[in-house]
Amino acid sequence: MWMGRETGCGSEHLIGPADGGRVPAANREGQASRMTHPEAGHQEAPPRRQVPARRRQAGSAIERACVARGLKMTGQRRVIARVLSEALDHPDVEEVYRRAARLDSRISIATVYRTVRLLEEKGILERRDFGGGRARYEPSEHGHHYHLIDVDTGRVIEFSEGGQEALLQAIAERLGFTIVSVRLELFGRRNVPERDEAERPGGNK
Amino acid sequence: MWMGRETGCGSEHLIGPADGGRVPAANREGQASRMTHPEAGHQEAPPRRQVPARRRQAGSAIERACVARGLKMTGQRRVIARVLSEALDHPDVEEVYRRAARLDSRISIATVYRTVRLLEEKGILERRDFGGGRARYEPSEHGHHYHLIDVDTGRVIEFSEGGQEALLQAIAERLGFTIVSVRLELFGRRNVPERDEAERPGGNK
DNA sequence: TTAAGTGCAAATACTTTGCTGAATC
DNA sequence: GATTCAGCAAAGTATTTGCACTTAA
Repeated sequence: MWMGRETGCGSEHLIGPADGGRVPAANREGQASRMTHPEAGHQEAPPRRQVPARRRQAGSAIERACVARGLKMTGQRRVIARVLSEALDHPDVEEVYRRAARLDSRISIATVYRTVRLLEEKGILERRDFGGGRARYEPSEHGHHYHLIDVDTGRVIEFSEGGQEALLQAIAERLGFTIVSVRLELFGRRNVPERDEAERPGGNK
Repeated sequence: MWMGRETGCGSEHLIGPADGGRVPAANREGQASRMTHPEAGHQEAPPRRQVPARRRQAGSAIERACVARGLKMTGQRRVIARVLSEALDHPDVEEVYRRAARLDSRISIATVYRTVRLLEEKGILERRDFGGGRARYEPSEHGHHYHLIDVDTGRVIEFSEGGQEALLQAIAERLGFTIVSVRLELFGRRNVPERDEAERPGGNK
């Protein structure tokens, strides 16, 4: 009982920075194997399956969530909300800023940081850390799921696993805790069934 | 099939910074619920159950691992290795530095950063991120295990779950990947069976 | 109108690095 | 004795914040 949803670029050529991304110093993540491309290949607005025009008038899903929580909706927030609602990947702040600025240049990075933080506090967004030193965000409403990160390309694949929930809850229970949230990330390497290995993208040195 | 090993302070009073810790700005972590105390309460050398004197002469476990890998052993590295070998918690760089400096004041924070990074690359240490913006380290040889973080106190409890491994491997397999490493962290709240709740340490606002 | 949001730039916090002197193998 | 390492301070990168101005409700 599982279901995978790919969130990086649809294809395999996700190596490049895809934009003037920073990489120098803070090029570390959280696992033993260094991940060279923290979710390279961005994917913003749905390729062609945009939200029906009618629903657009009511704003993005996240915008509605903001309104529901009584947040003041400024133009900037509306744009940021839309960018995040339409994102199929897990953009970092810099990327959210880039996409938002494309829609409305009156937005500053500081506002993106502030907004994203506010939305996280309100439970509308969830912060993720797939290494690379930058925080990434995704709408909470995406439902519970976990991530599989391709250590060679940085691509992130989401998956959910029904049985897991209960098991984890049981473990926490035994330790005397109630789970507030779960972070399950698999860092893996793509299997190469056809040709034999030894020719991997990021090759382990 | 599970086994829990508590790694934070043994007791419950782990609120204080335990030392001149920084807290201001970078006070964010990775989950919806804000964790106010990123593993507060440090625990360095084993309270009283120190490594037998004989084994000490051969250096700490980590030192031996370094030698085995042909690393040049300087006094600083030896001290840092010892601090990490004897740590029962997951100290961040600043904390490793503090403990190391206590044993040998000729150590600079830059060296700690360099050493810790080197050891991670060599597979001797593993970097962890429990939120709070600082990387934490623990010896790889501690074996595979996961973490349960108390969102109220920041205490970290390690646990392992045999069945898990196979299941995760199966999931990765279905997605066409081979697992390189796993990150499973449960963020939870301690159950209060006796008195009713509403009076929690960090209280949610 | 008024509290809340925004831009900008400066400030923080964590981490890396260039360079020179020092220590290891 | 050559190569690698350490210290120091400066540079980077990610994120937050003070302040004056703007805007939503």
